[in-house]
Amino acid sequence: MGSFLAFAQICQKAAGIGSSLEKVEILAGYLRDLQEADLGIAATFLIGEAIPGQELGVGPSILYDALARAMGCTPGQVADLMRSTGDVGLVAAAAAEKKRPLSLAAFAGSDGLELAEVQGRFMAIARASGRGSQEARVKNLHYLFSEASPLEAQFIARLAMEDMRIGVGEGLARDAIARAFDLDPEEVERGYNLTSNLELVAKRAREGRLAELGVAINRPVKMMLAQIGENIPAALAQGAVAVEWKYDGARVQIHKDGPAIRVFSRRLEDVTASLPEIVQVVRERVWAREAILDGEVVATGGDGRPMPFQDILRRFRRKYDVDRMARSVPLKLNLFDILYLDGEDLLNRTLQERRRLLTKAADQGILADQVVCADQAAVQKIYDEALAAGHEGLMLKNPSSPYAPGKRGKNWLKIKPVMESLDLVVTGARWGEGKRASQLGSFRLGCRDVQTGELLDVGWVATGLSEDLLAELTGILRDLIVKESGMEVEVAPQVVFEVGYEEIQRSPSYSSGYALRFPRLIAVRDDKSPEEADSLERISEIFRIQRGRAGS
DNA sequence: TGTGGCTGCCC
DNA sequence: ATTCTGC
DNA sequence: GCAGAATGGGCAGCCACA
Repeated sequence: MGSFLAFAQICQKAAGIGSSLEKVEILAGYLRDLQEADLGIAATFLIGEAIPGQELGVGPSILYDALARAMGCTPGQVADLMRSTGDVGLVAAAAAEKKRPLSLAAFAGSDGLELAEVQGRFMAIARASGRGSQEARVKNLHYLFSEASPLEAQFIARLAMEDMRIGVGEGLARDAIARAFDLDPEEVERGYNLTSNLELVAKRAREGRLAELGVAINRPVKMMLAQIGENIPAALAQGAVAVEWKYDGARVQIHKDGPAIRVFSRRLEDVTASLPEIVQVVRERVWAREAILDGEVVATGGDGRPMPFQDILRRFRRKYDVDRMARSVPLKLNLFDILYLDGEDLLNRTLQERRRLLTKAADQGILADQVVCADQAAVQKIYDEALAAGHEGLMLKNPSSPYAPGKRGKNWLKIKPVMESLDLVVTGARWGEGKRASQLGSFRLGCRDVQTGELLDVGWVATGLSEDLLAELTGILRDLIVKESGMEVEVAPQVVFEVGYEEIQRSPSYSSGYALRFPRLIAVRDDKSPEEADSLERISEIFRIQRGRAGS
C-alpha cells in the first residue's frame, strides 16, 4: 500500500537536493516500487497535480480557513504565520503539531494516510459545488490535516495549492519515470506532451506501452512555444526564417473530426462553447475532413485594428451572453500550423511542409500570413507593418524544424519592441513567499498627479529583482513602513523605480486609471526623488500613441 | 437580489 | 506573461 | 540552455453574505 507519509518523505528529501540527477535518481527509486494505482497518484502529486485535469477550487483563502480550524485559531493568525514563514507547508505542519484530533481513530493513533485516501479527499473537494461547497472544501481539508503528521500536513497543504515547491516540475518527473522503468526520457516526454496526463504516462511507462500514446483527434497536444529573440539580424544568422506577425490574441488548438469541432486554449481547456464563430468559420473554411490546427484568435474592431487584449479575455471561458458578446467583440482566426491531417501525424514534418499542407487544408482567408525570407531589410519592413497594425511584433520560425509539443526552443523566436521605461514611486510592498519568505517580494507603484501632488496607483512590480537587490530593498523599505495590514505594508514615498513593461492598459482597479502589462524592474533610481517621477500625463500620452496608434 | 471576494486561466 | 538562479 | 520558482494585470463564473 502506498503510504502518504512515504511520499511526503520523498518530497522532503527531493526539496533538500540541489542536483537534478540525484533528485531524479531518488524519485525513480521511489516510483519504481509503487503498485500501479499508487504510481499514478504519486506521479501526479509530485508535480503538484492533486487530480489530473480537474480544478480543486481551493486557494489561499479556503486553505487558511481549514488550517485555522485545524489549529483552533483564527484565519488572521494563520495569515500572521504566513507572513513570518512565507510557506503554507510550514504553517500546515505547525497546525498538525497542535491539532485537536477530530476522530477516535486519530486519538488511537491511526494507521496513517494512504495516497489513495488523500486523492479521494481531493476528489471530494473538486466535486463540491453549489450552496455549501466552500464549507465542504474546508471540512475535507480539515479532516486531512487532522489525520496527518506534521510532515504529511506540509505536503497536503502544498498539494491543495497545487504548488509543491520541491524543485520538481514536469521535466524532472518525466525523467524520474523514465529512470524508474529504464526507458528513453524522450519517449516519456513524447507521451506526456501528447496526452498531458502524467498518471497515464507513468502507468504506460511501467507496462512498456508508451508507444500507444499517439496524436489523436480530441486529445489536445501540448502547444509549441516561442523564445524571446535578440533581434532580427541574430534570428537570421542561421539563414532564412518563416516570418509571421505576432498577434496580440489568444492561442487556440482546433480539432476537427468531420462536422465535429472543438477548440482548446493554451492550457488545453475546452473553450468551444465560448467561441461559436470560430467553430462556424472552421466548419465553412477548413476543407480537411480530420485535422488538428494551431493558431491565434484576435479581436478585431470596426477599423480593422486589434481590440485591446482585455476584450479577448471577455470572450474566453464565457458561458452566458455568448452570442451578444460575439457581436461586440468579434474574433478572427489566424491559423499558422497543422499537426494532424486525415489520419496522419505531421509533428515530424518540417514547418515548411506543414505550411504547404495547411494551405491545402484551409481557406487562405483564415491563415496567418507567412513569408520565408532571409533578407534583413525585408523582415524589418514586415516588423514595422505588424507594429503599425497594432500587433506585438514578429514570430521568426525555423522553416526546417518539426513541431515540438510543449517545447520552448529557438526554432520559434518572438521579436518585440522595447517600450520606453517609466520612473515610478514605491508607495508600498508585500511580504513574499517561498524563496522570498520574510522579505518584501513585490512593490506598489505610484505616478505623480501634477494637479493635486498626490501619488496615484499604477499597479505592482515583482520581477527583474536579483536576490541581492531584494534583500537590500527589504532593508531600506522596512525603515520606511508607515502602516501594515495583512501581507501588505505602506511606505513613505522615497524610493523611485525605473520600470519596464510591454504596454499600458486601462485599469478598472488602480486609481490612476492605468496599469502596466508585464511590469519589471529595470533599475532603482537612486538619483531621482519622488518629485521627479513620471506623471499621469506622461502615462496617458504613451497610452494614446502606443502600438502604432495616432501619429504614425 | 445585488455585490464583493475567491479561484483559475488568458496574456 | 517576465525574470532570475542553480545545474 | 533548461527547468523551476516567484511574481505581474484582468477577465468570467461561482459562492457567501448582507
